[in-house]
Amino acid sequence: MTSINKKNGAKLRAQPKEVRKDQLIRATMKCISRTGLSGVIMARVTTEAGLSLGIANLHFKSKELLLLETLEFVTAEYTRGQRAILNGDSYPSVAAKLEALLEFDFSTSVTDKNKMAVWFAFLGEAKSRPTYQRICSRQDSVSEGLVTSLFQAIIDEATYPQANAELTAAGYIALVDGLWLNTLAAPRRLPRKKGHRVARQYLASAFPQHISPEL
Amino acid sequence: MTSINKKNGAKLRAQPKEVRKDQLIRATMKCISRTGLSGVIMARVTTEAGLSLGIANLHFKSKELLLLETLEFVTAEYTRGQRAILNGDSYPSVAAKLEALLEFDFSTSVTDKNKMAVWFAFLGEAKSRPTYQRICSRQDSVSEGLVTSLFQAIIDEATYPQANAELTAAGYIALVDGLWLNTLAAPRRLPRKKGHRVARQYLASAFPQHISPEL
DNA sequence: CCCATGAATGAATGACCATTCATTTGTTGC
DNA sequence: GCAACAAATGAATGGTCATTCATTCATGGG
Repeated sequence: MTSINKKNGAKLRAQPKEVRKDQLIRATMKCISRTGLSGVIMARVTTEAGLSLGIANLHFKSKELLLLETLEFVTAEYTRGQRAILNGDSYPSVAAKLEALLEFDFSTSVTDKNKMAVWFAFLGEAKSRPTYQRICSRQDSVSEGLVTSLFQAIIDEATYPQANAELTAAGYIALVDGLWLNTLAAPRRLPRKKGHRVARQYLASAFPQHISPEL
Repeated sequence: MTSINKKNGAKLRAQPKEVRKDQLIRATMKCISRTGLSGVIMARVTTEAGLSLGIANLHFKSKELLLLETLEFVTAEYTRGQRAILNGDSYPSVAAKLEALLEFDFSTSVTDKNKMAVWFAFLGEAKSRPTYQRICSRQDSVSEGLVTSLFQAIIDEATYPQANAELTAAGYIALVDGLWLNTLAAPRRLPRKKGHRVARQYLASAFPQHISPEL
C-alpha cells in the first residue's frame, strides 16, 4: 500500500515531497503578503506552515530557491490561464475572447491578495535581479504579443478608423497592472469591482463594437 | 563668517546637516534602484555617498528612518509638482491644465529611474504599508479627488454623453502607475515615450474635444 | 595660538537569521 | 515484530549587518 493518509487523528509525519512543497509555498505567499519580502524569515514561514524550521531547506535547497519557486508558482498560474484564453480556438467570436480575458484578469482567483502581493514584491526588486525578470512573464513580450494579436483581430473585423493594436495592448496591460497595484495598496479606495469596471470601460472605449461599458 | 564652502581643494569635513542628509538620501535612492530595498546596506549607502559608515546614524536615527525620509523625498517632490498644476489658477483653459498634467507625469524628472525605483520598492513592501500610505500621497484620496475635479470640469464644459469623471480619473491614475512600472521593469519593451503616447491616447479617447491623440 | 565645540570616523559589539546535521520518529518490507 | 529507511525536527553554528561610541579632526572665538 502506498503512503495514503492515515484515517485517524494521528499526526501525519511523513508526507510526499509535493505536499510539503505546496504547504511551504502557500505559507511563503502569506508571509510575503503580511510582512513584505524583507520580512520573510524561515522561522516564520515554517511556523505558518505548521512545520519545523529545518524543513524548508530539506525540500528547497535554500531560502532564495523557496522564494523563486513561490514567484514561479504565482506567475505560472497566471500565464497558464491567460494562454488558455488567448491561444484558445473554441471561442464563438473574438469579442467573446476579449470578454474572457477581462473576466479572467479581474477574477477573484487572479486578484487574490496574497498572489498580488507576491507579484509586486518581486517586481519591486526585479530590476536588480535578472532571475526575477526571467520568471515574471506577465509583462514579457510573448504575453504582450498575444494581447496585441487579439486586439488586431478585433480591429480587422470592424471599422475602428484610428485604432492601434500595439498601443492599445500596451495600455491595457499597464492599466491592469496599475489597477491591481492600487487595489492591493488601498482596497478601500479602489475595490476589485471598481477596477474591473474601469478596465471594461477602457476596452469599451477602444472597441465599442465588441464590448459594452457595462456588463 | 558662517560656515561657507572653503575655496580650495581641502576636504570639507564639516557640512551642515541639510547637505549631509541630502547626500545620504540621494545615495539611498541609487542603492534602492541598483539592488532593491532588501539589498540596501548602510555600508553601501555611506560608501556610495563617499562618507563614513557611522554618519547615517548620526543624521538619521536609524536605517528605517533613512529609508522613510527617502520615500518622503520622492513623493513630496511629485506631490508638490502635481498640486502646483491641479491647484493652479493661471492656466488659460482646463484643456491646458490637462495637457500640463500629462506632460508632468511623463517628464524626465518624474520618470527618473531612481525615483521610480524608490516608489515601487516601497509599494511592494507590505510591512511598511501603514507608514507608506501616510507618506505616499500620489495614490491617496486627495490626489484622486483633484484629478477627478479636473476631469469633471472638463466634462462640464463640453458634451461627453457617457463620461464619468470618477472612473476616468481612477483609470488615468492606475494607467500612469502601470506605465511607469512597465517602463521601470522593461524600458526596452515600453520606453518612456511610448508610455507617454499611450497615456495621451487614453485621455484623447475620453476627452476628444480637449486633447488630441498626437502631440 | 590654543581651546572648546561638534562633525565625522570606523573598529567593535551584539542581534538577527539562514543553514546544518545529529537525533528523533514515523513508515515499509519482510 | 523488527530492521532499515526516510522524513522531520530544532539546537547549535556562523555569517551578515545595524548600531554604538571612543577617538580623530576641522573650525572659529578669544
